[in-house]
Amino acid sequence: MEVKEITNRDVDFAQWYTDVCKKADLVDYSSVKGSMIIRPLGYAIWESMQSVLDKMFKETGHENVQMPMFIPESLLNVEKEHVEGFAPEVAWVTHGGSEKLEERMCVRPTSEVLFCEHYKKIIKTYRDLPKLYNQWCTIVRWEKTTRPFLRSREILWQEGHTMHRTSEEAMAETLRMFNIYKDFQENYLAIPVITGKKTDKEKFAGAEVTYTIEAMMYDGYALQNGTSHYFGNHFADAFGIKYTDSDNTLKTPYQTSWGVSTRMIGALIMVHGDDRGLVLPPKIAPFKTIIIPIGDVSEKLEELKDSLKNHNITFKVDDSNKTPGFKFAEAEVKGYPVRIELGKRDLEQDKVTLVRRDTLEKISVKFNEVVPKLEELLEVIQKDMYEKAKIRRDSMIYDANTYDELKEIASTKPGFIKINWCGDVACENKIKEDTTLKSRCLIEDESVTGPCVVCGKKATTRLYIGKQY
RNA sequence: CGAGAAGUAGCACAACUUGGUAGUGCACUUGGUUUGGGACCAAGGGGUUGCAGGUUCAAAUCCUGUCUUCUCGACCA
Repeated sequence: MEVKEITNRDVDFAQWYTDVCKKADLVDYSSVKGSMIIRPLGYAIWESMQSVLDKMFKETGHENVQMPMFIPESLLNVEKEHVEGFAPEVAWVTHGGSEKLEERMCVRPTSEVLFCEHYKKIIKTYRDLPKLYNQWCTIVRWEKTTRPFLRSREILWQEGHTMHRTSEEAMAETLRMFNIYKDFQENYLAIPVITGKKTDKEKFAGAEVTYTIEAMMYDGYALQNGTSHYFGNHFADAFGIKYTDSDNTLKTPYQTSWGVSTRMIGALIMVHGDDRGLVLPPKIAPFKTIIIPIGDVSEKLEELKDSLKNHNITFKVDDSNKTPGFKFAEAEVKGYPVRIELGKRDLEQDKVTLVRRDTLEKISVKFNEVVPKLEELLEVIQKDMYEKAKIRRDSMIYDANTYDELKEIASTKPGFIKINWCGDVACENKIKEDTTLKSRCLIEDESVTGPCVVCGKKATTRLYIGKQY
């Protein structure tokens, strides 16, 4: 039984994605292109992600702050590479009320310069370091093509900005947050990720090193799902941020920034979703289960609700007067990891039916075994979803040893391709021109032997390439 | 930003070609009967046809502009 009105995933993936976003009530469009309304379920998923990440950030010593939304043009212009990277896609405020502003201001596309301006004021001595700040906020980037969660003009995200005494410490921070993102996506979102450094061409405007978290969607396209940057002292130099070290000399601090956004919701949909809609991994699902009463079962319903509450299992109850079939379909679209069919016919035999969202398997258990079985299922589902995604991802990673092979794979098989690369941006550009594939990240745990697949010169690194959203 | 398609009730669509009182199904509301895979009966409510201008006695319909959505490119930490 197919869910009505959701396009088949294998027929038209793009349309399927849009359908799931709408039918699962995650988002709605507003009257401004690329500014989406995140509806209760979508926002609850974000809150769930937020609460896990925020805890991880705080456990590693970070503090939350809130920076201004506006950046005066002169401030944005302080760091050259940064402004060149972002100027083409910022939104400008030119008027305050009816008065034209003396200096126009952009709506923050990211907050490096705001943090730098502030850090310049508050960092005086090595005792002020490190500064480990994070903010949860929205930013604006005037993208030309927009899609719900994947690319919007107004982006809900988190951005960490830190300052350190030494480059080693800053690099360690860059990697620490990178690993937190990786851990979060694999263990909570059940998304197997591919991680590594960005090439110089693809790194963040102003960064010395950018580490990226790349995930492969069901259709083989890549989604950049988080980045962690090491800035060295590029920004600190540009802003004149200095501190007095313990040897009484002036030194420049080292900086990082790192961020993830609601794009991760898009990844959840495109990695785990199916023809019936959303499939949420238990650890991130705002509600772990939904109870669907069938017939008059109010007494047992209250008992079950109490039991779930006592075990801190979040749940919803669908006690509308829709038919069971309607409720089942609805629960499936919205991705509840397990649904509990609490029906009077089962209850006559002291039974309850549990249904896994990921496999749609129906499991009959005794009433008083619902909670332990549910707890067990939630763990199994979390693990199985990760494994299933990993198997699919691994089956769509290819090696290309020659340029012809690369082009052949690129035109026939969706997914990532591993190649030998000399490190020259010209080769990177040629690949993109010929195949539309872009560098995902460097592969650091594989030894490199042989020539660059593009130019034939000696390869210096292994590289993942793929199509991206 | 370029090429293409579309915008009529919450959703899917009809009426547009050939200008003349905006309709159907689902959804929604109320009452009742129901309930194990998208119920049934009865009675209701909901629209200045995306927005702005133009042509006309008269515009959902013709013309212009604009906004939004979708597809493919370009752009994109």
